[in-house]
Amino acid sequence: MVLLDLLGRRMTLRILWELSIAGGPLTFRALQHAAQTNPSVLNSRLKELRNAQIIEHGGGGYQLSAMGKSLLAIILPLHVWADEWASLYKRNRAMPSRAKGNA
Amino acid sequence: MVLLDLLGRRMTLRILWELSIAGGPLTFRALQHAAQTNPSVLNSRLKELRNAQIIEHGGGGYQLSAMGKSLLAIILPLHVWADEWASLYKRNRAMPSRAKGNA
DNA sequence: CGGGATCCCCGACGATACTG
DNA sequence: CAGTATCGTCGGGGATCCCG
Repeated sequence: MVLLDLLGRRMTLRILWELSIAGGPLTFRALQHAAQTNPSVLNSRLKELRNAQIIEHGGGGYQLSAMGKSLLAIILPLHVWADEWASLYKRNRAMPSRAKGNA
Repeated sequence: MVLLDLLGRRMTLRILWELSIAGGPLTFRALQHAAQTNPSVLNSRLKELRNAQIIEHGGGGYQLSAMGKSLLAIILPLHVWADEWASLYKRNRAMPSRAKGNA
């Protein structure tokens, strides 16, 4: 699924999350700081997300589009599911190596 | 999100999908054929999914666990959303590179 | 401050040969 | 038929520099 290819990328969800809790536009640097990443990756994600019309640029920074918000709403149940699942999952370590920060 | 790290991997959803439509256990080779992949990748995914308890092995092959089914149920809305979104997404990607400003 | 350009590294993937 | 081992390739991601 193309969507997962996008969401699965390194900072995508983090960015959406930061934009979501910010509640308003965030500047490039602000996002970079909030998401703790480097310009190149951030720039890539921003391009992809903007192209996908999940976020918008303008009015003082980046923010979720209407579509982005609706996406977030759908992702939420997934997030909840993942939480319960995570406890089980962690019990038997040996997961894919790519997992760093977020739950 | 760790879950997306798993789902985003190359054949994961495809495997879940094949198992879901099969409705019963599938053998290693059957899966390999259905998902059109090679043994090494298939094996990796199978390990990961089994470890995550999303699929089970036994009784003549691999099949979705209860958890796997519940996951699929949650993924479905996402899939639906992705469908609508996809049309927009593609339209955008199809734009001439020169005038790439969003419409 | 925004964000494109560059360099390097490492892990994921693909193909295939091989064992039980 | 089930699954593992090996090897080369490719692309994403981290860091950094720097111009507009």
